[in-house]
Amino acid sequence: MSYFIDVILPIPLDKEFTYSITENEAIFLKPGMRVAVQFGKSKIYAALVTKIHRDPPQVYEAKEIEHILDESPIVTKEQLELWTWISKYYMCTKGEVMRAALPSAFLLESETIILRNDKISIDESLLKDDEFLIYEALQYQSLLRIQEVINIVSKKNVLPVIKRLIEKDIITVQEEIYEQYKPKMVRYVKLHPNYSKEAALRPLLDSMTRAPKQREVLMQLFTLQAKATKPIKVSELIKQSNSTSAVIKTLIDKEILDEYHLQIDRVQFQGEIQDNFKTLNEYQLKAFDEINRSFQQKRVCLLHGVTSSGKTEVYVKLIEEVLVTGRQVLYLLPEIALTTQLISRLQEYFGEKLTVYHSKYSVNERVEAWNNVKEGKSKAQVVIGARSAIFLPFVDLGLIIVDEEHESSFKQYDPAPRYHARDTAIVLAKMFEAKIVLGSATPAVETYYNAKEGKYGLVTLNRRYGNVLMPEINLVDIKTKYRKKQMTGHFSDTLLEGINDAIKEGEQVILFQNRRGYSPVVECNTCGHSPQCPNCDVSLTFHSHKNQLRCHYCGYHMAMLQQCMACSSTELSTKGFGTEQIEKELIALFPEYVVGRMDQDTTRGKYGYEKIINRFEQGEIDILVGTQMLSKGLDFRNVSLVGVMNADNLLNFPDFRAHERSFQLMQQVAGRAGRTKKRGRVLIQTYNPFHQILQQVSVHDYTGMYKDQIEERHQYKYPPFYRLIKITGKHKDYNKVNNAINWFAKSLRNVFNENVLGPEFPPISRIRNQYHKNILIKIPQGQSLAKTKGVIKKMQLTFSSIKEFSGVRIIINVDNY
DNA sequence: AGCACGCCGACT
DNA sequence: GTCGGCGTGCTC
Repeated sequence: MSYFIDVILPIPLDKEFTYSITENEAIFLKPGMRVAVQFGKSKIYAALVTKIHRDPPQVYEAKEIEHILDESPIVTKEQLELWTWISKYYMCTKGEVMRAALPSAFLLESETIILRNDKISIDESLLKDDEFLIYEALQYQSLLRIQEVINIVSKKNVLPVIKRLIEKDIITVQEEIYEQYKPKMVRYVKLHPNYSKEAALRPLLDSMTRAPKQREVLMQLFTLQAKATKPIKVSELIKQSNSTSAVIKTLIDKEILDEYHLQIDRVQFQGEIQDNFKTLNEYQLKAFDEINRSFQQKRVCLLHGVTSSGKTEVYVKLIEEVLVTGRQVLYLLPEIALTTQLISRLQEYFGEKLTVYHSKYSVNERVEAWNNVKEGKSKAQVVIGARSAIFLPFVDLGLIIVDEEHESSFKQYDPAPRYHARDTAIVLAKMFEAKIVLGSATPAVETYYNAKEGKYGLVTLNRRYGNVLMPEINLVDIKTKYRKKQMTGHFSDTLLEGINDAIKEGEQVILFQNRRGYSPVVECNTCGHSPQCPNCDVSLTFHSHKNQLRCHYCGYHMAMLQQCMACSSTELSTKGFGTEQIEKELIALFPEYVVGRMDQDTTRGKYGYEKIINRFEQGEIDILVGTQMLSKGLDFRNVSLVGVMNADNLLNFPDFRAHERSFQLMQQVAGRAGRTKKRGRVLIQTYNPFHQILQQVSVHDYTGMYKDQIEERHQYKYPPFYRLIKITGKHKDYNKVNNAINWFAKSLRNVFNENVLGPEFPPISRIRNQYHKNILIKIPQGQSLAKTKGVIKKMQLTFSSIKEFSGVRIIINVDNY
């Protein structure tokens, strides 16, 4: 009798695959367990079982599985259900979801290793040069990896050589798979059972007079044992007795000590739980009650609370409520807000019940978090994490909090699945009958619309904690300032005075310069030429600290030019300005102040970010210059002035959300000012002070902004009234993408008529030597999403069967905003 | 996605 | 004449 399983493979194929298993395996296996399977000629993958059945495939012979990888399912039924939803809604494969969802340690992939065949003797003179090189290498090493072979023969296609050697029986190959996760084991020692009796102990100690080192270790062991009954770590014993591991080893070899290992968790809470809970003020309390009331009717509730209104405390209170019921809580945050600041604050509240799930944690730490959540351990009852935390194997989720709900980083852009964590979280909440709070000072227009329409509950918190006033926001017209010659570099006199005043008062300043992308471009003063990236359609930007020109899209870099590539003129100047230049200007203007810079360049490395923030918190830095990352979740007590260097490049972004985004960003940045008693001040430099959005920012008019935006969205058919799907074609041949995407757009237009926009080349049409061209599909409210996606899928199928377009990669991005 | 198979240009 | 380029098609 034959048994079969259907599995998901972590590859972008829109199919499940069937493998054959034995009866015993069929009894043991359950959906959600992993099996190692061979796929294609040589690859071995970890595949996830979805179904165990007895229907043999009709048109092919199912392969057997290699072996079973898990004792029990690592993925729950609910997760599989969520994966299916994501793959359908975001039009990607389950394999792609699997890739994103599982910690990489669960995704083993095989690696080919090359072994020498000892059984035959070889006439070396019959070997070709490259064959000999490999043969020779194998005389010294028992095994080689593909990468090593590539280095040895110094060419990249080594498969033919390997094949020839296999044919000559000189080598054999094997697929090596490895589990990446290793539980952390700690070595402990205890006295060997031989000496457990007093009587045996005495002669031992006497016999050790000639080994003082060993004796000392033993004495120390007794001291430690006396102090507490807990196991004694080898490392601690070495430290306490001032000994070495060699001494310990001798003792173990002599069977005086006995070693043993215990598995421990890598991430352990250290520190103390403080239960000096801030009590909620009356407004927070009211918000808390209102949220609970809203939960009786609706699953989703939007908490619209101005910056610094104490939303976190409200969340904490809501979480506490769920914790006593024993259910789990997920707290989602945008990646960049996951700073130690907020984590340590929450740790003070929840102590060892809090687990952090974060890309900066190692694969092993992630596996541990995963297991703890799956087993419903109390130490993982509250999980805080960035978007990928929605993939954890919750067993009984009671509440989800999506903080900074408007943040665009909740949407994954590059590799599929291109999911939005906020929207996916809502689906997840529904599966568990859980409640969900979306919190923001500046909610996304769609979210606010849903709340206004009654789909979500809406709770407002418009008082800052401690009744601190909202910062005063002033717009500085730099057009006039330039005309009147009141600018020094990129600084208006108003901003300079503000900086001076603040620091004289012993306060700190944050200066905000929008994104790195606007860094300086090198331009030739003679011919106007500026160096371009060879792989992308962009100008290279200048980074002075390394004296390099860099491309932000592909990472291409070269040394700064001494002369123009076009006309050889040596007169090169840098145009545009980024954080680096602002920093330089500041140092020149205020040599006595300490200036810090925070952007992707200065925050590399695991703790680069924390380092700068700490220095700023400690007051070591007077002025901090930075990009968007400054706007998120940071809480600096002593900042009284925030300056926005140039608001215009935000506003002029060619996107239907540019205005909304600008408002959100400026509002968030402004929120960094004056979080204590003193009223903070914000200066926004702009060429266009009468811009509607800037006016609304200056008076904190979210509702006004919302009304204008929703009006515009309605008029121009954008979300939330219309759904969007973006289709991108990619290929290295310009004409090929052009023709292919034009065909695609034409076919789509046959069905959806005027709701197909484009096709259009994006402003940067070539990235990493690939040309891009986009189509945008708008889906009106009455039109079925599922059917629309079905049409697109079918069309994609037809598309891929057209020879002329082969090789053009199609990327579908649902809700691409 | 990988990987093998198969057909055409630049080198020994 | 081979080596190695990448277009094409398949994977249970």
